[in-house]
Amino acid sequence: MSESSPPKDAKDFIDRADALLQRHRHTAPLDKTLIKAHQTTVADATPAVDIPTLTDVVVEGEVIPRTEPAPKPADARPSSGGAVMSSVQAQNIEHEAHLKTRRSLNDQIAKVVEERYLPEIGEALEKAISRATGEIQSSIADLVRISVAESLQAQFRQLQPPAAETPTPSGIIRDAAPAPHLPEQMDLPKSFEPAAIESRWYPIWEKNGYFKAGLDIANNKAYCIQLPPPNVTGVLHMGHAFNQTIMDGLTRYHRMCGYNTLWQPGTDHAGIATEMVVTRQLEQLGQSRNEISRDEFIKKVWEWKEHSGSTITRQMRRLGASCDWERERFTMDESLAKLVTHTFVKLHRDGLIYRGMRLSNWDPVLHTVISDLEVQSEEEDGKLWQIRYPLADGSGHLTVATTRPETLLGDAAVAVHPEDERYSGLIGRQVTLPLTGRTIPVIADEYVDKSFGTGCVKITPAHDFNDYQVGLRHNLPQLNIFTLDAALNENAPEKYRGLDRYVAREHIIADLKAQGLLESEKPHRMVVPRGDRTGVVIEPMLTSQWFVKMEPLAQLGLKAVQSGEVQLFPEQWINTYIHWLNNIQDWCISRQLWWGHRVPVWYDDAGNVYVAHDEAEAVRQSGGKTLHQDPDVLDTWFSSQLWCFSTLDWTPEWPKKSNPSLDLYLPSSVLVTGFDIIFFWVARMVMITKYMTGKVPFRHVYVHGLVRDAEGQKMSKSKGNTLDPLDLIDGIDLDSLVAKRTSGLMNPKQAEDIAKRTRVEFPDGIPAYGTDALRFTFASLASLGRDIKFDQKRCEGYRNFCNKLWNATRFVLMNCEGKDTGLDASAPVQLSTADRWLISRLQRAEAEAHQAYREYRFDNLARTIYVLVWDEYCDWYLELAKVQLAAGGDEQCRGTRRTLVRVLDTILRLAHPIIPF
RNA sequence: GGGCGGUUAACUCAGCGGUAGAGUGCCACCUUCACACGGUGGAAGCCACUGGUUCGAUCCCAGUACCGCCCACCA
Repeated sequence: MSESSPPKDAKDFIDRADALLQRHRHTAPLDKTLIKAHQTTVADATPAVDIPTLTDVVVEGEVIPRTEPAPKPADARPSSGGAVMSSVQAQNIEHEAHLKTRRSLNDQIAKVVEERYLPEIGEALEKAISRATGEIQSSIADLVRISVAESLQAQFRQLQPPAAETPTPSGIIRDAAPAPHLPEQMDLPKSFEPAAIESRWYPIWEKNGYFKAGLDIANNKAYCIQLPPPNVTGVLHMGHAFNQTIMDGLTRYHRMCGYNTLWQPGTDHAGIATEMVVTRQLEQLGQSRNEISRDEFIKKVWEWKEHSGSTITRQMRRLGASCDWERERFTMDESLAKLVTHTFVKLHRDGLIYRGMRLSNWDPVLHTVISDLEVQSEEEDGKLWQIRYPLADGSGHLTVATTRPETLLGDAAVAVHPEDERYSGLIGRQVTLPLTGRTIPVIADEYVDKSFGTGCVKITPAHDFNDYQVGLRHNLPQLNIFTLDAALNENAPEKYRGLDRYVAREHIIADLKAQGLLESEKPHRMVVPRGDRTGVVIEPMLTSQWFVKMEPLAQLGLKAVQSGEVQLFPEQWINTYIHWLNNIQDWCISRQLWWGHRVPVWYDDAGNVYVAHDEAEAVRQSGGKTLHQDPDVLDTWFSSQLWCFSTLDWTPEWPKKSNPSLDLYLPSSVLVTGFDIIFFWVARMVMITKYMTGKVPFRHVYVHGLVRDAEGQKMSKSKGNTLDPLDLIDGIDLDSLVAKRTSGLMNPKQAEDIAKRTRVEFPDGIPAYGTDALRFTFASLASLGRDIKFDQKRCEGYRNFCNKLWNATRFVLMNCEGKDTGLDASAPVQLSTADRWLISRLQRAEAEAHQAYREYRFDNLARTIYVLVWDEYCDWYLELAKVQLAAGGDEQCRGTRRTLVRVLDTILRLAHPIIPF
């Protein structure tokens, strides 16, 4: 028993536990992640031939309690038509069939159990079987715990021919009392202490290259996940932690199953966000961005990137993310940038990129246009003003309604509905535009709603998207009245020039009132467009921008999904996706920023345009003229849409020139992402990857929900309800948490409120739950198609679970370390019914686990593991094992120990993808 | 205005055409025996509402209500 001396510390404990487990592994070396053998956990854990199991004797299929949901053939989609049965009917039939099968299998099991084992074992263990079949929940555990001596003794006496592994009554009494196999005392930590373990393992994993991409071409099983690249200067938030738990689970699972596996990490340069951060930094240093040159600014950004760029990847390591860090990419890497240029040039040559003067969403703070997707429309309280426009001939007036009176300075017409009798006589006449003295026509257009307001609409083609369309139809002038700061420009009457749009509004209303032209002012609910980064009200402005013509690309995107080449989980997202693509607008890709990929376009002095891969090429095209490059950069998403192949070193020469990672990992297996970027990123990746490479970027898209706080609120800094995943792992005291939440707020007034609420919600701060507990929590909450309300209590429950598992391991270690665990083939081994029962449960759990991975049901996976470990292994089997070890003969003890160790080993492997440490 | 999702125990959520489940919380008891981050036992639900299909509906269908999200040009 010398080896059973108390471990000195956690490390010692782990070492010894691993050593024990290792002896039971045929192929795999010590470390849990290095399981490249083709045997999956199933193969490995399935007891070798000499251990029959309950399930073996029934039917092989039993281990899968629910038949597989019949992989849907691609052509079984709604579009195929002509199906004899609806899928619902089919499912019903299938389901009924499987209930029947299941019932009959259960019956069979019960029968076999009864016939084969019951008579041999006796009443004491009969109860175990009863429990196994779910009939009796409680009594046996009592028996084991309370009446080890007397009750069992009495029952065993009734045994007719004691089964071989059944101890003699005397044995039980003699041995049970002193519990001889248990060391008197163990000093090792009684509770699970995650920090030490985590800090020990991760560096070892990484150093030993366990996360490296598998590039074994001979192995045709390949599994690849592309990490949605986080903002390079970002910090890890709960959404990342959740998202990455899923991806890491999938990656580790497939790695263990013997796949060539790659989890491709990287970061995104995040044009607008990063530029804002650096600009703010400069301001704090008292510098204005305008004071330094573009080159200097970009240098600053790179410095900032070097400085803080690895924060998020460091944090990811704390989560246990098993990415191939050697392959880390950045969207501004040279090779990726080259591909961006190439893509632009190709799109341009194919006529899919054009430059156009259009009304675009202008952010007056950032001084750039943004795409439709970056505009958030919020309903807000505004006002509706009714303003009189006098007829030019003085014969009366028209009254128009508007929410933006300042734009009247840019009006080009007043529109009425063509069939509106009230105004039919006025169409074609002129009105005087107040405050300007200009006269504008009254026009008729279907766009006008007769029943809204007065039925008359002022038309401002240069500052309203609808009016812009009306203006085009009626060939109206487009008068831009704003500067890039959204102040009035020289097209406005002199007294308003230079005023901010809202200041101007006040003046204009006052002036109208003074002239008796303001008829009314009413409160009005209206939709206001705001930039999602700055929150500032977007001004539609006429600017010259680069656009991607989306319609042909959308067809590619539609086809990829409708054909089933790309599948969405859950499927409901297909509709959203299709609807969006069917109504897609051209994509404005140029941005008036400094940080990003420069538009690969050059101009000569005559304004001729040269689109080329580099300046030299452009100069050649121009015949040697002096050129200057377009100052704009490309939308960040233009480069990230290439992610699935740009990270694999794709080149335009492909497929002639290729490499193993491209061959294996394009398309990748699954994209794991929140629904919020389906349009920004997912759809665009499908389109562009198909366009550029002919392949889809990924086969599956697992769409998960957002992580919300305990009240279901979106987590945001300004609400002060954010949680840092690392604080859940390491714990944090209340004061630090409050400080963290209240620092750097946009609006310092909120600080007090946030502090107060934080103190109520976390009176004792946050305890250290550990990575495993956090990950297990995420997994258990990951049901499809729902947002997640993060509940700390739940995390606590899973921390307890980790503790339970830890202690079960202690128990096994205490009882098996240094003992004969049945490895020696020459020594006889006896397995009791309890052993066999446990093994059957284990196999069932394995099957359920595989099923869960196939369906992306991490919640089910977590539950399966939880039940197996806590209810079955700990509550039940360990209690029984105590009896068996105490009372059994050598052979039985060997069998028990072997089962203990083997099952523990498999449990750890099963659980490893979600709780890796 | 269109579309989608949700409504199950006090809370957070699974589930399923046939006895309603888990975690947390709550109540009682239990410190020798891996684990008090534990054990045993217990209370707790008109499965939102109304109809329909069915032998049977929490589940399928239709509608209603409330909540949430996405899309959309009503000035």
